[in-house]
Amino acid sequence: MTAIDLPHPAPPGDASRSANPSRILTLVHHHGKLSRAQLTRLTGLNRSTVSVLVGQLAAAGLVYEAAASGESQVGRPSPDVHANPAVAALAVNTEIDAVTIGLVGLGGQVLKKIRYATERIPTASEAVNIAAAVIAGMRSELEARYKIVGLGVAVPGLVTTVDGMVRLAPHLGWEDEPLARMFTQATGYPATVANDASLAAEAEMVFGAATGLRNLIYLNGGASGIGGGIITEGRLLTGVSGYAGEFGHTFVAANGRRCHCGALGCLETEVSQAPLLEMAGLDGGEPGELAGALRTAPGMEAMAEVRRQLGHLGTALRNIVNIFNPEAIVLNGFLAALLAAAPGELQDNLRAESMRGPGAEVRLSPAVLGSDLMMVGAAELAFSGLLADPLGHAEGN
Amino acid sequence: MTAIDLPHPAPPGDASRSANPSRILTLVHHHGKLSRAQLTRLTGLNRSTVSVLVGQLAAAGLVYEAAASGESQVGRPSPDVHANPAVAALAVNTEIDAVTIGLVGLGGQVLKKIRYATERIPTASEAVNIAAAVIAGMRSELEARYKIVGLGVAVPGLVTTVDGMVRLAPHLGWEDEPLARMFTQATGYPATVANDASLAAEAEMVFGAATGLRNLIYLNGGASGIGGGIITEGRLLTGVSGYAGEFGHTFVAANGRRCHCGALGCLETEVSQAPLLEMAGLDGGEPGELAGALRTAPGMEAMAEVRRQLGHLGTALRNIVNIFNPEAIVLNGFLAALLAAAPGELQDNLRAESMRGPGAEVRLSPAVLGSDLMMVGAAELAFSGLLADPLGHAEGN
DNA sequence: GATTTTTGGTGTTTGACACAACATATCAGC
DNA sequence: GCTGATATGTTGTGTCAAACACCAAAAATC
Repeated sequence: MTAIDLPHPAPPGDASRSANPSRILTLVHHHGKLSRAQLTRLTGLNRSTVSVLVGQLAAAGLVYEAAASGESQVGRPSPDVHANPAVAALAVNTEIDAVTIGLVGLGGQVLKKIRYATERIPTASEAVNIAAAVIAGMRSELEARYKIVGLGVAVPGLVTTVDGMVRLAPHLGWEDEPLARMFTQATGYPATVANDASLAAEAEMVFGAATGLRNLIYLNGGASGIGGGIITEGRLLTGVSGYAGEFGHTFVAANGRRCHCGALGCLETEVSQAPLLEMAGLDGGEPGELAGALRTAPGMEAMAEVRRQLGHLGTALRNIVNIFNPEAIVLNGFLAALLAAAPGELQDNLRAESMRGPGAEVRLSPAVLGSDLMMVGAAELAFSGLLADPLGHAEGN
Repeated sequence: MTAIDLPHPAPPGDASRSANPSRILTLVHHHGKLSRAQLTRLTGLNRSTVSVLVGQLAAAGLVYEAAASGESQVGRPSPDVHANPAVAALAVNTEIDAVTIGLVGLGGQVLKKIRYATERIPTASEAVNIAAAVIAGMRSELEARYKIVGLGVAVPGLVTTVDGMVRLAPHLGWEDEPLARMFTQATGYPATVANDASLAAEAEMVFGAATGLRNLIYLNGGASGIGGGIITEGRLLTGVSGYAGEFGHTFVAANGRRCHCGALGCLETEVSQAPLLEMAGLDGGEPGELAGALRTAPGMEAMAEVRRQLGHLGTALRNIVNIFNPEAIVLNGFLAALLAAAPGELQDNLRAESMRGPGAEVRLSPAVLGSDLMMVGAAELAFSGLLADPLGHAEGN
């Protein structure tokens, strides 16, 4: 026989590269600011090591130091290390009725956000052109005042993140679009593409409702269906090709309604926004209003529909809890409204239906990042290269 | 004196400890033997570094070198590095009708296996006592010929692995048993406990049907239900408390049958072994026979039942594929028999029902490790400490 | 103003690893 | 059988990240 098959052809030469600058910058980015003393404790590194690393990051322009904030105590005060928001990422969110372009600084602050509404569902090229035009308009300012590390794109569909291909985005009608390449060519910035719900999950973990948690599920309910993101051990679960997290097609009902995906009884055919809006007497409108409108809607019909949908949602959540044993499930969009419309009901259902161990521990909470969510998530995608290797990256460009 | 300089003031959160000895030993352990040249390629390290590391591992008695195997080629031959099977782990598998104790050498070879059948379902203490007695019987041999690194225990239930508590094992009737502590006290070896299906998943990834894959789902069908293990990015997904993977309680049918877990329509109430055995005219018997017996069973009844169960199993698999986007799903126990009884059907169902991207890529395969599976898996648990830090660990004891 | 407490900065040491030069073992061709 | 090509093991040196020990600085307390 020939020699043993080599499962991995050959990993890139340098495997054990120093991860500590990355850890420092990531901590500062996620917390906004952090004193050197806090960094020392959080990383477990030596004070002097932290000193050196912060110095390097400051020299690279990624962080700056400022006097300690109010909070005074015995001992020499420790200056705060701030993420430098002039190091920024462009973020693009593509939806069925709009393309939103944003600028997000290191530290997670949304510096600019421009929503460009479209009259009809944009094609991939149209979305790219809109974003490129908006970015071109900002260009002189971007070049003068910011250091742009890249561009992150959120797409509601199946995305192969490594090569930036949108395999299928059913609600946009896109199929096999090389979106990352298109964005890179149109804007000149290195672009990365990922599923919108995955990015939202990361954003909520880093800056939102699940700050500090390492095992969570994010579920979003939008006009076009239900998507999800999975975070385990603090990392986004992508699956082999980056398609993981399609919770909208979990089986929850045996009534024979066929989903656009081809299967029967999918969560997103049973639990959807349209009937809720109708019951509540709204059309479109603000996402925040829905919960209140449902609670005060006249007659029993609205509540019955809420209950029906909560039942199916509960089934999906039961599966999730039994399979993932997460710390929290974060709900957004109309799913958050469902949660708010009947407080406690979902949590009670879940306790009753899921297995004792995991069911008792999970926390249900609404998303908190609101309209900045996708900007922060997409920017995080663009930041990821910088965060993984801050110094190499900083010199490289 | 006050304030003596503490060598390690803070718990040394030394994340960036050298991981390379671990990588080398893990590779050798998983492959059995590997030449130094192969190790150089696989790790991407320098030849000289590999030389030093292998030397250290050999000095610690974890590996040994032997002349290259047959295969000759141009150039100086590279000696094979073998995992030393004298470094071994004890493995215990607790089932409703037996306790199995095994000895597994580094490299994954099962050196001994003793199945102790019980007349009734053992309590936790009984299981511990049985295992401890068997181990006591081997003790002199173990001490003379092996270096035992620890003891791994597989339990069919919810296990908090960090503290070794069995929270709930419904089929064994165990609840809140501090099993790791009990085993450690009874045997003197450091014991670690985990869910059986999780361990099986790891074993199949490392030595079995999914060698080299990094994203897979393992599903086992046994007399007492359906359990699963999840591996993503080459790592076992445990959830916050280690309860993840309870696929048996996925919702698959709305016919109102209540599961022992309290919910309705669980996979394991719809898809179960007993009716299949009955249709096939077997009782208990060898796991291998079932598939053949089902195919040759007289009348249409057996096939109808197979079809019914395949339908429900397909629904669960559809969820899995949409949620995880795995490379492979490995089926064991009677689920493997179902797969074999109607070749292709499950795969076709899956293609039709799951979303286009992930559905096309997934591979369904039966488990291959057979009766050694749980021994290898449980031993892997005991080896994990050694593999994570081979040199520190080797000196420590 | 002295003491205590906590932190930052500097120089030295350690250890892991790469790199280069050299030694060695096999095959292929003559 | 000798010779060169090739792949590998071995040894010595250089580099870099990070720990460590010591000193200086800056509050808060006495």
